Amino acid sequence: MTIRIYNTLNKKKEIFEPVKQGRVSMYVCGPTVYDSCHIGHARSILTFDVIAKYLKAKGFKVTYVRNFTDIDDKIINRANQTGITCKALAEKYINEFYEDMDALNIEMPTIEPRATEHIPQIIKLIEILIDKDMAYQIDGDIFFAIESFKDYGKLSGRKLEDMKAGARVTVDERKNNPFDFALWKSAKPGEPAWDSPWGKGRPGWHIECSAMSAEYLGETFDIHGGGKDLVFPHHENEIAQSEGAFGKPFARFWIHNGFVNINQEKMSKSLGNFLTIKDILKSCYPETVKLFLLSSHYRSPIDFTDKAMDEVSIGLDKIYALLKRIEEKKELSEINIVEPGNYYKHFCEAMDDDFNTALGIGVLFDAVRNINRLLDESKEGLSKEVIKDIISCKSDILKIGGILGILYKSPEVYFEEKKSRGLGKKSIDPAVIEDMIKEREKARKAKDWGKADNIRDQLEVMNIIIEDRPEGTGWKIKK
RNA sequence: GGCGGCAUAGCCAAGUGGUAAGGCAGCGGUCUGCAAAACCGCUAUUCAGCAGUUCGAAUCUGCUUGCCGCCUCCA
Repeated sequence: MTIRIYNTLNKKKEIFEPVKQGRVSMYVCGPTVYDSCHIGHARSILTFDVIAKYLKAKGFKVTYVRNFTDIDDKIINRANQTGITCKALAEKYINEFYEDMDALNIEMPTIEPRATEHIPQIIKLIEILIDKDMAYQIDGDIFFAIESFKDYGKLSGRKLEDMKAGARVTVDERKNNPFDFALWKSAKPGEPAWDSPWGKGRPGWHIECSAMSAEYLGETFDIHGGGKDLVFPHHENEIAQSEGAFGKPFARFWIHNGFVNINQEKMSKSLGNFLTIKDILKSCYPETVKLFLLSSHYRSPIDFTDKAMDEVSIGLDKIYALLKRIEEKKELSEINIVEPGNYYKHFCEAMDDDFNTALGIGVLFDAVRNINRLLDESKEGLSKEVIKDIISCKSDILKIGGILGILYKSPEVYFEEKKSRGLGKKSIDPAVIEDMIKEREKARKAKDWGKADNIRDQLEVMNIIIEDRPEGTGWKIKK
């Protein structure tokens, strides 16, 4: 099966073939650690987490590098404001980042390099560019000369002339071309600085990714990812630096994820509609967030709303309820099938076509419905064939969940956690609910339907839904 | 001004030449004391509009309208 990936570089889907057969090298731009991560970061990280998981599932040995930008203007500004060192600030937000990743159950990349730990590599790369006359020094600053790189603009589809026409940047008069960008910035008093052939200073933003990707993945590698907003100038500049320095193609496939909007508005600090991962996880269950983010194609914009989250949450409940239903049948719990079934194959077909998780989730729900139907149809007992079908189907569901990074909890834990979250929000004591249910059971045995229904109504007002099942009465939080 | 994207049912969302996946909501049915859950059936003769290419288009081309993003730090 071949994988097709939409390559931003050529603006079309292309058949994916790695440089080295059976291996995939992937670099993704990670966060600048000066603040908490928001839902947009979550989408990007999740997109590439799923891509890495899928490639592994297809049998590739994946080397996944995701950096931390731990030195930068924003970090310096924030550190000055809060009165702590840049290093301490970066450390704080890296730790917070890991907490978020943990909460979302996102796998660690193979390597997580930090800019500040790769200063020698960065300096070396800048020296190559200076030797090739692609960079020039003014005072203690080094700039990349974009006119020296003839392919400048090939990723973002910009021409130098067009860019000049629409220039909105404040021009540094010292630069040869207004779009020349800093590779090295001379140190201002009080800023963190490293020794270099050009005096004390620190790296510009773009150069770290060129240096670190070359360090860990080589001069040419397979996939480079990031958010759509990084296409220009960041990724364009990386290409100029790396291809300029090494004279070889840089990343072969460029993958860019779309934005997350909040109630149809672009998320921005000025609008005050910034939602951090931590904020969202206060009201939303982590897997719900993931299922939501994966329910649209990664390149499309997606609109984050409470309503959408509620709807997705109901869908997730449905899947876990099915898993619970299977666990309750002894004859289904003992056999395990490892061979992929048709649902998994269909899922892979969806994923092979530019990682179409939305279509893949459709397959997941098909599988869920199929098992529920088989169980409904065999109330008198399960035939051997049906058992085999169900187990194969369940195995597919879990395999799919494994790639999407969902369905990793036992159904009991899932429903317990959801209950306690829901009750916590409303400060309801579960014992009260249990008592009411017992009361209702008594009424039902006495066929006092009026009283029984009354209790059910009371619970519903409390956002509790009753389910009378053959083995007893259960309850759950609405939504 | 330059570059790019999007428009599919009440809502969300797949589908890039072969006759509209899936989720949520709704309606009818099975089940149930009644519900809930689950399942079955129904719910877009039609894919922003117009014109064109084609045996055939939501899918390709052109135009129109409307929304959005990037061009400044940004996932």
